[in-house]
Amino acid sequence: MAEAHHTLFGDDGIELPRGGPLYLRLKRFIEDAVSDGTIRAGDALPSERDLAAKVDVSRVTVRKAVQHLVREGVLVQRHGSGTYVAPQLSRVEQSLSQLTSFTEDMARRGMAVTSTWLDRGLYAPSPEETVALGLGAGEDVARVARLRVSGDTPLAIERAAISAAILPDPEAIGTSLYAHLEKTGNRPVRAIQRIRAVSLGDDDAALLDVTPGVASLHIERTSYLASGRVVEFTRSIYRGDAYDFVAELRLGAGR
Amino acid sequence: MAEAHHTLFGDDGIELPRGGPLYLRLKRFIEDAVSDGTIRAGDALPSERDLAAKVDVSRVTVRKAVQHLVREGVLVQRHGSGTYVAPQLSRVEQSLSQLTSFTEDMARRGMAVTSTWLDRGLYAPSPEETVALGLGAGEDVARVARLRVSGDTPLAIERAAISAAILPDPEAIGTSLYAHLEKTGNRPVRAIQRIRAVSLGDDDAALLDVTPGVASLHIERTSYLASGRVVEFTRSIYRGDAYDFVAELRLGAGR
DNA sequence: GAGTGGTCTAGACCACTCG
DNA sequence: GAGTGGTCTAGACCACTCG
Repeated sequence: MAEAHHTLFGDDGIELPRGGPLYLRLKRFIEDAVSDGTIRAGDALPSERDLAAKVDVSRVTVRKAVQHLVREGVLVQRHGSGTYVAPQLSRVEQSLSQLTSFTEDMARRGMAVTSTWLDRGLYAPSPEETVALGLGAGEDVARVARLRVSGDTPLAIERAAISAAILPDPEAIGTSLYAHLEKTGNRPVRAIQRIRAVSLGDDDAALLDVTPGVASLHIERTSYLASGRVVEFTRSIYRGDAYDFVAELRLGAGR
Repeated sequence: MAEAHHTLFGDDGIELPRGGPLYLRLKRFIEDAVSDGTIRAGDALPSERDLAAKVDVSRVTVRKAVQHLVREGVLVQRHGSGTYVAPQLSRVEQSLSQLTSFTEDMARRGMAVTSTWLDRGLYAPSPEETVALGLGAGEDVARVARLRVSGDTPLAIERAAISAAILPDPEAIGTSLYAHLEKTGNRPVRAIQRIRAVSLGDDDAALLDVTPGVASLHIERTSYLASGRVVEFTRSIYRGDAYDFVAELRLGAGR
């Protein structure tokens, strides 16, 4: 990574902003250095031990300040290597009113996209899947889980559940679930999406290559055939630092 | 808060699940106790010192496990009081395809809603506001910031920016910004919303009465008149544990 | 092998709550 | 005033990276 030729952390007398606990004052100090350009994307910070010595606080306090900033996406830490100002991720924009192909979407933006299968098979359904898909007694569910990656950056986890009656052989899917559904005459025409912000748990954080606890978008999508029958129930997890969702709305009654 | 009559933390020999760092094993232990009903919403956990003694780890390690769970919304901590299993917040559903009144929305759900003014006045615009609102040189901007509260629970922060030409007297707004705009013939008919997941900073976390770093939804809305002119540029911050946004979509090209 | 972040300890003091 | 979470220290060892 880039050298740190800034004088900010160079001289020994660092003066923290006043007010509040030490770790917040140090956090503000680093935040300010990033936002006024004293240190820039990719720059290395001094090591935690050096910072602790220079600011004259314990390493625990340095870590507390730094980890707050890591969670907020300002810094990144790499085990064994160092702490760096986070690179400006170009955010992916995705429409919430019209569903387009993930792969096509990314290609249009000139980004190479790959998918890794996390899971693909037939299972006994969970109670939630039974309800969401309207499964009959003894009916199995096909689960299809993928990790979406652009370049080196994992962007999202997608876990789809489909009635085994509609998708009896999950292994038969090529790259596109929807293309496969189309072939069998089960292409959905409408979907309801439910969106919320969630702190990433440890397992999903590991898959998405981010610190546990960072903000992510969870989207539950239920897709319907023209007949009104549910085709697909999908839960996706998007990295908060990589996605913007865009929705257009028509204004209704008074506010 | 409710008494903790569970035997789980009662006897002295607690066995943690194996594998990984101590704080993650303790975290999993507590997580399991919550999800299998051994401790329930509102129940108190043993104090950090008691837990540390019982599990035979340091208090720092207990705190690390607990704070992970606080960020994920499983536990809540109250300074001077204790650590509790988080109550099931009933989530507010809000449509992303049709904007309805916050106040009416909540009333329909039988929830008492209040708004606190955080800011209301005329300012020199920021560069971002100038661009978003298409302001001319020397034109001022009206800023209107509110905290939305339901009962005791803060739900959202709304910060709106409107050209001073359209809203020359921000103090004149009653409870409804849109009603006021309507009166002056400036009611928007269309809006674009941009949604992302963000870790809450310390100031916003304090306003929303949650731990800094929890996941929140940030929504930027730009509203337009029928003429295409921008009326309003609003940034809102919603508590991740209190909101679900719902969007309906029509499926487009292949996936 | 030197340096870095990741985990963990034992202890201290402060700010806040609650009966 | 007893008990609780919130902050902070000085120190240790481990796991990982990098030239």
